[in-house]
Amino acid sequence: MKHITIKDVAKKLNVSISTVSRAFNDKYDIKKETRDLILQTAQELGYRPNPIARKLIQQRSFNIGIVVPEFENSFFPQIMLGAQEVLHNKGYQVLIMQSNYSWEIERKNVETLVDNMVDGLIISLTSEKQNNEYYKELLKQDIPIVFFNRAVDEIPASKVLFDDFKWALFATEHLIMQGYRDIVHLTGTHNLTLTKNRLRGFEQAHRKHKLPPGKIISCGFKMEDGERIAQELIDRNEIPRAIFAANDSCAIGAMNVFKQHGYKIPNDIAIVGFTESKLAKHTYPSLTSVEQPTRDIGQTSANLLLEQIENKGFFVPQTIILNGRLNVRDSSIKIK
Amino acid sequence: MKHITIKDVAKKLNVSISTVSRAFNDKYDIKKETRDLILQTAQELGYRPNPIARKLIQQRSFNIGIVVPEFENSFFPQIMLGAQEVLHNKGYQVLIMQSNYSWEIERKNVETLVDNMVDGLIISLTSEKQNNEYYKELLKQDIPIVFFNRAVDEIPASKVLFDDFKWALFATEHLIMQGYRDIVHLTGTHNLTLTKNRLRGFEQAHRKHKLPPGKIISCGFKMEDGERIAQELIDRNEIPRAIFAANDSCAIGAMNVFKQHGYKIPNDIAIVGFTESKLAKHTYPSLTSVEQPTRDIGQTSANLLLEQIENKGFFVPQTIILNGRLNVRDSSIKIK
DNA sequence: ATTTTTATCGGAAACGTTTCCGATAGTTGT
DNA sequence: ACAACTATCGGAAACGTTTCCGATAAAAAT
Repeated sequence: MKHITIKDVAKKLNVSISTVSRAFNDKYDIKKETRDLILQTAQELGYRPNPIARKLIQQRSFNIGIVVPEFENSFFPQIMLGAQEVLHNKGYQVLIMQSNYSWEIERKNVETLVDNMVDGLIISLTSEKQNNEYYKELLKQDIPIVFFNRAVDEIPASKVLFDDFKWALFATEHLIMQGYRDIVHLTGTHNLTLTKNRLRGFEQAHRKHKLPPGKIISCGFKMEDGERIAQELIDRNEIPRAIFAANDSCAIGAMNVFKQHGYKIPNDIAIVGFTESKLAKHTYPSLTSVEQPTRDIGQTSANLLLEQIENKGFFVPQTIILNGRLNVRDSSIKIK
Repeated sequence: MKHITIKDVAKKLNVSISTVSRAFNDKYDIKKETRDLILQTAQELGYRPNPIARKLIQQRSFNIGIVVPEFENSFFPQIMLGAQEVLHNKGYQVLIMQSNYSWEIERKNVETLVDNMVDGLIISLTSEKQNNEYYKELLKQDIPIVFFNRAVDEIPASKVLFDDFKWALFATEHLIMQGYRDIVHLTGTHNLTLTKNRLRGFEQAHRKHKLPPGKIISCGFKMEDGERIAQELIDRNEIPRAIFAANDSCAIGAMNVFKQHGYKIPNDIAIVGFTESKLAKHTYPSLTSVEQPTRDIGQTSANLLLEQIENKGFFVPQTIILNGRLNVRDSSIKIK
């Protein structure tokens, strides 16, 4: 069973292919009756315009590409849901690829997406260096891109970000106001802007409350990282009174190890996480965490991208910073 | 800055476009030196063959489409990781779309993927009815598809499935052997084969151990479903001794409500879930659950699809059923 | 009644490739 | 030395559309 092409329906009705094409696209230049006739017989024959051919000549696809590092943690999935919502409404389809935290794969992802002539890209960077030149090149070629979550100043594109500094400050302040001192910060992956900002927030909170600087331990974003650090702290008998972790996975990893060793949360050690994960509500005790407006991030990114697509050429990059929320739970309740 | 096409590099070297094309594709019919020269100058010019045009004529894309209902629960993401692994190795790129549990969106997803000329599709059905005719049509057009997780007999395609019956039986048996009686089954979404199979397993376990049939409550797959049912049971004061839920979300929802009302897990109520979610390890108490071999499902699906692509035309659909594991945790430990 | 406009359509080029067919020149065999 | 082959390349059709340009006939204007 071969593909049914525009020629088949043209032949069937003894009209030219231009006319059939017009039936599908033009608003004028075609009689209403012939249009209806064509549309109807096309339907009967099961004809669908081949978008590959269409792309080739129109140079646009009504497809949007999204590239994220992973989607195991419901953070990115929720963002994608938000983006998909507004994109679908505008008639765009969403193609998703995951880079697996590898910048090489990310590069390949973006390349295939571009090769498939997506009209725009929404990207969360895996590396803050490796592909920068490539992205600059893409932007020069006038391909609309908006970055979210992770971005670099160096790349002149639209971004939607989270105020990591502010919310890290709030989170730390929360611990301080609950009466905790001797707070340790477990940082995220090294060299990431977002890591640095959370760290800055942590430090600022101490300064603001005239406390001596808190201890900083380089950790990482994975659960194993948190487990490892907790174990080290126990081994060295350097148990802090409270922990502010750069994300939830790391916080939960640490919490588990501490619990296994008989420490009570929060009575012995209070813990606050970051980037509300699905787990936070269900751990024991439940984990206090900063929640990012995931759906909003997705929607805002999508809207920014659409704007950019429509005003191609003379669009000035914007950076939008969104607000979050601190979900206070059992892991950091007040000291008695 | 315009796209650089094959013509540009042909002109630059005073060769024909056929020769350039051959440089990129043929193994013979071209002198080694010219090939190297062409490849090199192509590189310098920044030329990349336009896959859209290539698709148009070759009718293949080296892209594979995956359609899943969602990816918030790490079940599908892990499967996709597995699939991506083997597909990347074979030079395929993976395009992902989410149907959001809507068969209309699923339909649109598949259509755009097909329109984009993916070489094959990996799909987890959202509805067991609505799109059946459409899928049959696609198969008639010789488009390779493999279904996983959810599938229907009616569609003659390859499938990789889980033995829901067997593992529901094991899970129930586990509760029985731990000494629990008066076990209630919270079923999944109505009418799904997978729901029926888990139910059958639950019943079979009772028969096998010569117990009176267990109580069955129609529930659903979401956390709210579990919460609702638990609340109802409490209101009616019909507290069971143990629960086998059709999935983890539902199990956790119920567990939370019971806990809030002062019931102890497992001392008052034991609980077993299904389809190991990331949460299971971290709830309090940790949740016993049947783990599906997610990565394996992805890999197997991909391999099946590749086989099918290579033997297009004379390929007989296979159904592969994979094995799981029962992760015993605190929520179902032995009665004292 | 003749000219001008309008509505509707067909022809053909274009998008960027691949691939079949044939041309040319050099190489081998007899 | 002549036929037959081989290696290497160019020309052109094809993939399935869109779109520009022009053609035709009917409608409107003069």
